[in-house]
Amino acid sequence: MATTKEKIIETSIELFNEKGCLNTSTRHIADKLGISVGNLYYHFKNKEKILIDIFLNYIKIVFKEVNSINYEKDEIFLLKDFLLNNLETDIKYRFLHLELNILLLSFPEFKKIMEEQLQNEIKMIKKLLNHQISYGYIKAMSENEMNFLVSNSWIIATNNLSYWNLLSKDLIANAKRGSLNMYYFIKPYLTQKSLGNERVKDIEDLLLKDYYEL
Amino acid sequence: MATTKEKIIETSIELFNEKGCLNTSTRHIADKLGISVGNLYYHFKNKEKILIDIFLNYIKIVFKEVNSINYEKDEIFLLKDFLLNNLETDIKYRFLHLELNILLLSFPEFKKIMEEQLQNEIKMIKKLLNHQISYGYIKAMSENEMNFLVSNSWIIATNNLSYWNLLSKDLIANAKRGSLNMYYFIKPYLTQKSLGNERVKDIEDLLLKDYYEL
Amino acid sequence: MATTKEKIIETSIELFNEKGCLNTSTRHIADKLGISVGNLYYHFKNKEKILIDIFLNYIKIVFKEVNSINYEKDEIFLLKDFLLNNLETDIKYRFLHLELNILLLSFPEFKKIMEEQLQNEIKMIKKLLNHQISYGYIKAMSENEMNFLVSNSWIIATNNLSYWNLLSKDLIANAKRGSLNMYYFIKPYLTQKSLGNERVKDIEDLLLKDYYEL
Amino acid sequence: MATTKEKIIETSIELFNEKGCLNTSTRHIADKLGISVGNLYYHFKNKEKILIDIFLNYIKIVFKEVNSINYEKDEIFLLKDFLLNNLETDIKYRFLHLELNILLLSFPEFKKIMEEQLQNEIKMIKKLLNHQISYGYIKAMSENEMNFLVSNSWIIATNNLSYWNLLSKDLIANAKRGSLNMYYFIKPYLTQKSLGNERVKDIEDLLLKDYYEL
DNA sequence: AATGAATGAGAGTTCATTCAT
DNA sequence: AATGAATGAACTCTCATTCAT
Repeated sequence: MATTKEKIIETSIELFNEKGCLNTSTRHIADKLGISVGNLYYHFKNKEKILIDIFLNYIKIVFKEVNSINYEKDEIFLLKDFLLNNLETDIKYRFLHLELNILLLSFPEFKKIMEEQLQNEIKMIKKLLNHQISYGYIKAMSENEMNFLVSNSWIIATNNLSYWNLLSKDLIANAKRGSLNMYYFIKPYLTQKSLGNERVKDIEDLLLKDYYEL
Repeated sequence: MATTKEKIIETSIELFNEKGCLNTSTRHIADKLGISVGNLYYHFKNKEKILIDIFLNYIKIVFKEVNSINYEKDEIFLLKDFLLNNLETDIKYRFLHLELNILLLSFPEFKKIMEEQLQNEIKMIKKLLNHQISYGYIKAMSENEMNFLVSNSWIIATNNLSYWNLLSKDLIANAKRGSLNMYYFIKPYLTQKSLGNERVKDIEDLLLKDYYEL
Repeated sequence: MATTKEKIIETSIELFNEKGCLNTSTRHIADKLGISVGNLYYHFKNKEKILIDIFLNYIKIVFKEVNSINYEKDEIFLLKDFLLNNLETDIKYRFLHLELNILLLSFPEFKKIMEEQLQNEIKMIKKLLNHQISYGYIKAMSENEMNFLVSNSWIIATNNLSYWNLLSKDLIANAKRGSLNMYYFIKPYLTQKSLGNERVKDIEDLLLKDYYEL
Repeated sequence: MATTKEKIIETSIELFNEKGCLNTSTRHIADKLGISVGNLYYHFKNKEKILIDIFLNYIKIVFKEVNSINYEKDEIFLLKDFLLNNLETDIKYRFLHLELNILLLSFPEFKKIMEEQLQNEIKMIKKLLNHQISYGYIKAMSENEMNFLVSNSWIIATNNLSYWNLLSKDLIANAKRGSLNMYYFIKPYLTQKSLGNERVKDIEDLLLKDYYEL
């Protein structure tokens, strides 16, 4: 059974996704949950603290997945991790990316944490890429190329929903389209070893099914 | 000499970029311009109309550039158009992309126009790509690959600033970094003919200068 | 061809009836007429002056009808004047009665004129009643009875539309229902001479036709 | 001790009567009460809800009086109920009638309730009249006559203050004059049994006292 | 006569937040 | 833990009116 604090978080995430964080008042949240505003402020000092709590939850989930990676194994995991594993998480917390800029402008404390988090994510992605390169799944590349591979993959991963939501209302299908964005983006960097891997083909086929429905 | 209406637009753009559209009140705009709120509402029926006007201005500029392309000429223009030409425009109107999601959630009329505009942009990018393919600057590709090349280029073009602004405050440098995002994204699709072209190399060099400063 | 001033009056009357005088801005009027607000204020010092002008027009029409009465003739004219003649006028200027109270509260100069006008109307009605009594169309009565006959007839004449408009949207039918209100109100005071008059019966029949449609 | 909600209602009624509902801002109400506007909106979703609450209060009072009537008793109660009982209530809530039209034009939800309420009042008055007819206090009449007796009595009851307020500032005296309007209006329909009733004479005398002061 | 840009006050409403209970 | 009443600032928008041209 969820605590009130957890319920506030869950309700806030729903409303933030639905109407936008700035368009959601603390009263909205309290009303939807069926608690008083006073109680909400008992659990969270202010609105920004709710946002930060949500963000920390998001980070925890993402890190748990990344930390479960065994860097000793010779395995192509980029697809699993980048394309499928985070799908649910990214949908659930989508407002964090979709509204990123206005959140940064409106909540200074959140901004700080986000900036730190990005640094961590960059390191993570680089580590992942280097591992894949060392095992021959991804082509070797210059540092510049690596840097922009990292930035582009972050940009695509966090913003693809902006694009698809303008073209279709089907959130699940759009999320899968976003995975294809990642897949096709990474494809030119894959080695023959990767492209020959049958799991890779399976994933492309799986994802393409939904795309045809647009 | 700019009209009041034009001045409202310019001031709004500045403030929207600075504080976010939702954090900018009509009074802010009027105050910064030194006019009365009443006068602002004399020129614009409501805040959304200001936003739409800004967006239509943006579209006009983008289309002017695109329409000036001579599709008969055998020329590599992707770099010029995608990477450098729109640089200034994209910086000036950056809030349109950075805050896209909350704008869509808050302004229904704007949303409609944006949806139409995206369809047009997709067509434009496809036309451009096909032209470049036909002249041998870009490798031939399947329809699916094309679709995701288009979507990824849109996503990167419109969202790269989100990324760099988290890492640095230097807006001009960040914009050039964004151009490099586009350059490195497109690079795997370039043919030998493109890569041998000396203008292409020049541009990479030019852009990389600023990047080292991060 | 109507002057601009006359056109402002006519347009104002339409809008005041439609939305209420207080809900109609000077800009509404100017827009509907297709002139500028400045021009409207060139012709009328302020909104109250428009209202007063309308009221003076109304008075002029009402007085013209009353002054055309020949008090020497032995004739039953109450029905003509009270029930049918003013029908059009009262519909056209209906907001003056329907919104009377808020107009009095909002426009002090209008209030003065209205108060004077009521005194005149009271005199008129009394004169009319005395004439009808002297010719045997209406029963003789005490001064008190006369005073309340006068006040009630004014109240019913000016306010009957309030009632019918709550029950039906058919303005013309409602106006005729209002005439029946006047007819049935006055009926108990009619003498046998009146009730035997065939014009009286005709009018009752004529008006009742529409009433059945409610 | 009155709750804040009740105090808002009472203050609103005072101000609406004094200046008109449309001329009274929510800020006026809050200021006069000495509370913040935010608090006012905590208790009422919007201005229309205040108006509706007032109206429902009014209805409740009127119905309580009507429901206390014992329709089994052979009694002349029209005068008591129509002329004297509602006096205070009608004065307290006078703006509801005096400004009826502009309220209907400005507040759509209020309009609905008002339309329903009128239907109920018509039924009530008819029931009352039929009872009085069956006990021989009022003359029998045709259905048409009945319908217009009903409509006229409603019109006079709700609008008589419009008339007297134009002639005198004495609100209490005007309200009594309004009762005389009702009395003299109903008088022609009274039977000998009524007119012989000594309570009826008493009431006429009582009310006429104030009238002489005009 | 007529325009259209401009003003400043004020409208209704919402919001994040506080606090006594 | 929780309530609900309260605050005050800010929001978008409208209005009657003015005035230079």
